[in-house]
This record gives sequence, structure tokens and C-alpha cells, in this order.
Amino acid sequence: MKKAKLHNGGNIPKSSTGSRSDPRLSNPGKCVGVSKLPEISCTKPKIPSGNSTTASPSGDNFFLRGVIISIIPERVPKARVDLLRKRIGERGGGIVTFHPQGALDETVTHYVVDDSVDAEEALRVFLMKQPDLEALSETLSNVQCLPCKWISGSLMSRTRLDEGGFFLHRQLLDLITRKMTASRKLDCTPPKSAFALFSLAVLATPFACTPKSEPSSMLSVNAGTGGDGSGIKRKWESIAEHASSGYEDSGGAESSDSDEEDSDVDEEFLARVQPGHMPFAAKFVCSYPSSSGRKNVNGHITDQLEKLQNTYKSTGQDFRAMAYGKAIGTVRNAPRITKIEDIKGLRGIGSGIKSKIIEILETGACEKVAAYCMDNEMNKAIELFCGIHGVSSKTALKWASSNLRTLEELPEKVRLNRVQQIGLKHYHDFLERIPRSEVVEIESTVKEAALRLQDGLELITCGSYRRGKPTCGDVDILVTHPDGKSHRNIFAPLLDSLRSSGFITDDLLVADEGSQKKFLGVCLLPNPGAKHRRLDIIVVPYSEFGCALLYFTGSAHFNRSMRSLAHKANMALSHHSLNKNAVRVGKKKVSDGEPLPGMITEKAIFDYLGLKYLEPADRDH
DNA sequence: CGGCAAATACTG
DNA sequence: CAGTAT
DNA sequence: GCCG
Repeated sequence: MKKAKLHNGGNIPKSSTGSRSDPRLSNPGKCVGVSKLPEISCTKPKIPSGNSTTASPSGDNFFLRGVIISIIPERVPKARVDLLRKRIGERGGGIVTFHPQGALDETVTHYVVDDSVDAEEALRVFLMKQPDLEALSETLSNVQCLPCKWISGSLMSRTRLDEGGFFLHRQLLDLITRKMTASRKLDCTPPKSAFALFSLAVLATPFACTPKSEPSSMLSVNAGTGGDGSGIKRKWESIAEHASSGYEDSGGAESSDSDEEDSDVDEEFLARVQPGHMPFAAKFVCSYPSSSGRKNVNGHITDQLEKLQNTYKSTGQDFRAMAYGKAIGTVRNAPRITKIEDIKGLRGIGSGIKSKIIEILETGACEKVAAYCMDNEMNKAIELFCGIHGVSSKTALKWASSNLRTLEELPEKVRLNRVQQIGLKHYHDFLERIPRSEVVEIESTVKEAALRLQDGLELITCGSYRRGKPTCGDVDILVTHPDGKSHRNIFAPLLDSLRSSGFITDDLLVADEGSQKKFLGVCLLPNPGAKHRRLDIIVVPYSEFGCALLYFTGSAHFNRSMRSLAHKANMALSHHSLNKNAVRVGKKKVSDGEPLPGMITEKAIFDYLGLKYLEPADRDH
């Protein structure tokens, strides 16, 4: 995997002019107007509350404010119901009596059932009030159906526990969805809720109408309010177990008043959280397979959006570019889009991109693309420069701002650092995709050299190659040794060997992070007409192999999602380890937590995070 | 309106 | 330190 | 730009 630069985000300084003229074709991403290159030689919170709740800041005694609860009395001892009602009221929550018959009360935000009630049973109860599955689905997607321990846990911890941490609601929605699709014949009519969408994508046959959701956050963790012990565990469970409904997280609320009377709650939670599977994690792409291989029937749309994405990326508007990336993924995997209704409900497409798609549908193109990406001298130059390894938005903008427009004039007019010189030297080659067959050759070359140095080394080529893509942007080779130590002294010798054979032609970076050693450089196969290829070699200790493999296999988007998931469970995933109990206040981490032992396979990591294991090819989001 | 991944190393 | 890259 |  690779190519995922997202440095600091957002807005750019806003370059000056946007002089236009010359409507010539420029081809972002592809080599442009360059023919001869100069010779160069180089060596070496706000808690968004779900529903109507007002987020409870630390120490809010009325953390149930805005919540209207209806307890379904079946199986819940009468005495308990009474007690709960009382306590709910004390914490600001509303209570509505549940009547088995009659319509559902629209004011209710949370239904609570006995802990022993499963989705099937809950559904039976709801069906008595609303026999129409579709209508029921609609209604339930706007409320929560939770086990009793949600409310008792909330009361005990004096915080409104994250609803996403409980399976029941999701299972219920999922069950309804299945019943609907079963009865309805599997057409492509998108169901209403996000869960339903997700369910369809996964459960229905291979992607009849895959809705593709994306990572992004749910449970936005409150910034500023510190989390404490119980908060951490709670969050962890929330995530690990479940799937989240996009409701908010109570974000390390407690604090002010003497909390921590919790052992009870936490224990109960922890007991059942253990690594299991999380079959319904609607919002995290890392929780379901990418729909690889299906062909894009909306190319005319994604082409335009990609142009905008590229321009935004090279002009430093990274988050905007990322948003486009999500939308593109959604559109690419959607059935053919021919009318406005077709994009209804697709995730990642808001008013901005939606209007552009409509424009494309109506006129065949997007005016903004022509004006902003194609006819904009400045932006064209910026994109051209960003194609150089070692140059990104800041530098490109700087150069373009001083009226530079071609690669040829760079060496004489600006000062290129070593890496940029290499990047420029191989400008064309680096923009070229690498066929798998060639990746195999490169891999063998490295493997051969490595095994000559040390028996038993394991080399795995990661990145898009491992994900099964037909072509790759570069070659990422991970090296380790099962004995846990023989990987140590091979890094430098391996590079020396590959250099002396003429295979490695340039070093972009040789880093020694301690446990892991990393080489980023350039290689060249001894074949006539061969191109220079970007090659990364990373040597890692066996103990970090799982995390490294996972990381270097990507995709970038998939990794983001998975880290985000870990993050919200108060864990931290890096290419070194999966840490537990990582604490952070707002955005900055206060503690890295402790690395979990045993994460030596990708499977172990998926398991621990409660995710279903995905083959590399299924991580291509 | 804030978040959108995290960690580390080189370059100059 | 800012910028770039993985 | 999108989402919550």
C-alpha cells in the first residue's frame, strides 16, 4: 500500500493567481509536458449527542437528559422496573410506559429490554406493535433498543454509556433487514438505515447493490474531557463488541463527582467483551471486505471527481481530497448512476459532491474540473511538481508561485534536495505502474540476496501486490525471521549486496527506528528496457511481524479505518504494535498504553479488535 | 464546528 | 522546525 | 467535503 499522503490537513494558504489561458491538455497524475529531463546525479467536545441527548460534560448528574426510555417489562422483574424508572428520572431521563399493543410511541428514544432478550425475541415484541417490517425498520433506526445493563451500567457509572457498545440494536436491525430482503426478493432497493445498507452489502449475494460505507468516525470522542479508567474500558467494549450506530460516545465523561464505584460494571463488561467478532460494524471499512474486482460502471463520474481530488490534494486540501476519495469509492462501487435518485443514500456524498454528480449527469462534465483543474496554470504546475517524489503541496505551491511551470527549469531555478533530485531523475518511471509479474521478479531478486545472507528469513511483499492488484505503485517487501533474532544483522548487508549487484540504484531514505529498519529507494531489474522502480524494504522483529504486515499491506484507507477503530476503543495500532489502554486527552495521547503481546499474526489483531479476519484482497477499500 | 490515523526519520 | 514520506 |  502506499500513496496516502495526508499531512496536515485542510486548508491551504490559498495561492494567489489563477491565471488562465492555454487550455492545453494536462494530464494530472500522468507525466505532463516533460520530455527531456536534466541530468542529475546523486548518490547516496463536543460530544455530538446522538438523538436528543445533551451531551453530558464531566460530572453531569443529569446525563440522561433528553433521553426518553421505555422499558419493555417482559422478563424484567417488576421491582427492578420500578427502581430503574426512579433512577432514570433522577438522572434527567424521561420514562414512558410500554404497552404491548398500540402503536409505538414516537417520543421514545431508547427501548430497554431484559438482558436475556435476544434480537429474535425483541423483534417479536415490536412486531406486535408494528407488523410492517419496513415501517418498523424505519422507526427502530431512529431509536435504540438496548439491554437492561445499558441503563444499569449508565446509572452506576453516572454516564450515559455509549449505545454502540451493545449488540442488540444492531442485531435487531440486521434481523429485520434479512427478513425484508428474504420476503422482498432481493432487489436493489436500498433499505433505509445505514445498518440495513451494510447488512445488505454483506449478507446479500456478492454485492448486488453494494452501498459501501466508509470509515469516518462515529462516536466522536470528546476532546478535552479526560478519560479515566472506566471510560476506557467502557469504550473498548463498545467498539470491540459492536458496531456502532453512529451514536455518540459518552466520551470519558465522569470525573467530577466521585465516580469509580464501578468495579461491578466494568467487570461485567470486560467479561463479555473478549475478542470475538464484530459482524456488524457498519461504519468501519475495516470490518467488511472491499468489493474487489467489480468493475466501475460510473467511470464518467469518478474520472471527474478524481481530477478534483488530485487538484485538492496537490494544493494541500487534504481532508477535502480525502472526502472526495470516499465519495469516489462509493460511486465506483455503486450500480450505474443515471439519475439523482440513484445517489440517494450513498455515504460520503453530501451536497457539494452531489451537485457535481448531478451536473455530470446532466451535462456530461463538471465545469469546476475544467476551470479549476485543467485550465488553471497554477494548479497544473502544482500537480506536475507534486509528481516528484519529495515534493508535496507546500513546495509545489512555492515553486508555482514563483512562476515555475516545467520540470526542466527546476534544477536551475530552485534548490532541489537530494531526494527531490532522485525523484526528478525518475519522474516518468515513478509515475508508471508496475505489473505484478515484475513485482515478482523484484521480490525474487531481494529474496535471493536475503536468503544468501541468512537462512530461514521470511520475506513477504506487501502493499497493493499482496492485495492482489494487477499493477502496483511500488514494491514493499517485509523481512523478518521466525527465530526472533536472526533478522537483526541482515539489513545493511542485504542492501550492500543489492547495491553491489546494481539492483538498487538510489537510496531515498535509510531509517533505523530501532526495532525496525527501513529502506526506501530505487531498484532496476537487469532487463532491457526496464524501468526504475520504487522499492521499500522493511526489516522487522518477528514480534512485530503481524502489525507490520497489516500496516504495509494497507490499503491506506483500510489502515485509517482500523486505527480509528482501535483508537475509539482506547487502543493504539501502529506498525509496531497494538497497544492497550492508550490514553488520550482530546487529540494528543497522554499515554501510549502497553503493547499487547501475541500480536504476531494479522489474525490475532483482527481478533483482538473484534473484527472478522479479512484477506488482503478484501482490504482494498 | 471539530474530526478526518499514527509514528518516526530524513532534509535543509 | 516545517515539510515530506511511509 | 462529509459526518455527527
